[in-house]
Amino acid sequence: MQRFKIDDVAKETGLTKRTIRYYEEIGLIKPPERSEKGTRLYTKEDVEQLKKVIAAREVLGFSLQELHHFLTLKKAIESHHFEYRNAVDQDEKKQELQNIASILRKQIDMLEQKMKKMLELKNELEQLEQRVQTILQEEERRG
Amino acid sequence: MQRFKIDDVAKETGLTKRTIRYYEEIGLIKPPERSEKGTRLYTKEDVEQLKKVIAAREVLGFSLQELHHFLTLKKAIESHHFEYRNAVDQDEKKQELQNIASILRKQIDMLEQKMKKMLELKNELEQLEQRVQTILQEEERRG
DNA sequence: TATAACATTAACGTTAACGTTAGATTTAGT
DNA sequence: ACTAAATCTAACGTTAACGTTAATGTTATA
Repeated sequence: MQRFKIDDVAKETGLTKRTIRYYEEIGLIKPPERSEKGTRLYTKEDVEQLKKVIAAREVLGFSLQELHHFLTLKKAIESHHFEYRNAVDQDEKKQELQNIASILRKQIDMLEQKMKKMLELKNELEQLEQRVQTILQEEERRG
Repeated sequence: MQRFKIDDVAKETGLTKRTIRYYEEIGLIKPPERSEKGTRLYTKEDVEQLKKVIAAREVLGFSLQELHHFLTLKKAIESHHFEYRNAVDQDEKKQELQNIASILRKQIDMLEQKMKKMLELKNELEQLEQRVQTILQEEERRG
């Protein structure tokens, strides 16, 4: 399979090489493969993962910590097999699952709040736009 | 009319006094009235303005610079009388208005992008929530 | 009227999220 | 095989958005 070096990834994603290494450093992306001599070699999936992170950061305005938190949560759900041997394990798992469920609900509610506020702002901007357009048209008529 | 001192405003908004002064310092909120001896005295409207800023910052994840940019834009539209004396003035005004219109459009498009991405993330979270709920229910049945 | 609980400015400290530079290897092109 | 270009780690620099502290003055209340 094809591997990309960090400069290619940088150009593809628009991030700097420093930023990519930094994201790896803080655990936001998984450390990629290395060549024998230590050069980072990224797969296509690595790049996709990185692009997701960028979208979440840029578009959603999440902090890197929030992103890390979310990614950890997702992995916890996806990787856990939820097997157990005895009653104690079962109880622990249940607690954990309910905890995760609670966090998820909060995040979803937060997103809904954000979207609501965003819609309000959008409406406000559109009203402003309308006003500007009206003024321009009036000038056109008079001009 | 009633005036509030900075500590009241801090308690009302949840910001620290330092933050409120800082927002004034960088021009994000207008400097409030002062008592003869220099104590800041805020009106109800000042507090409302501040709350709007908080919402935009917290909920929309805008940087203070972006907020400043937006507020400046809004003021430019609202305060401008769009009067002119001669053809040169008229041309300048028109340029300015078209510039503002262009910026507004970009911001609106950006908001739409953000909302779209946000919806995708919300769906993703809801799927995860569903999975967790399913697992919990299966345990309930077995348990 | 004293004193505790506020207010002010000024300045230095802190954390996140990188940028920049340095010095040493590695890889790629001729 | 040599040189230019790219990679690595390590470490210090920078900016935004405040926190903290200090030194000083003001307001409220017992």
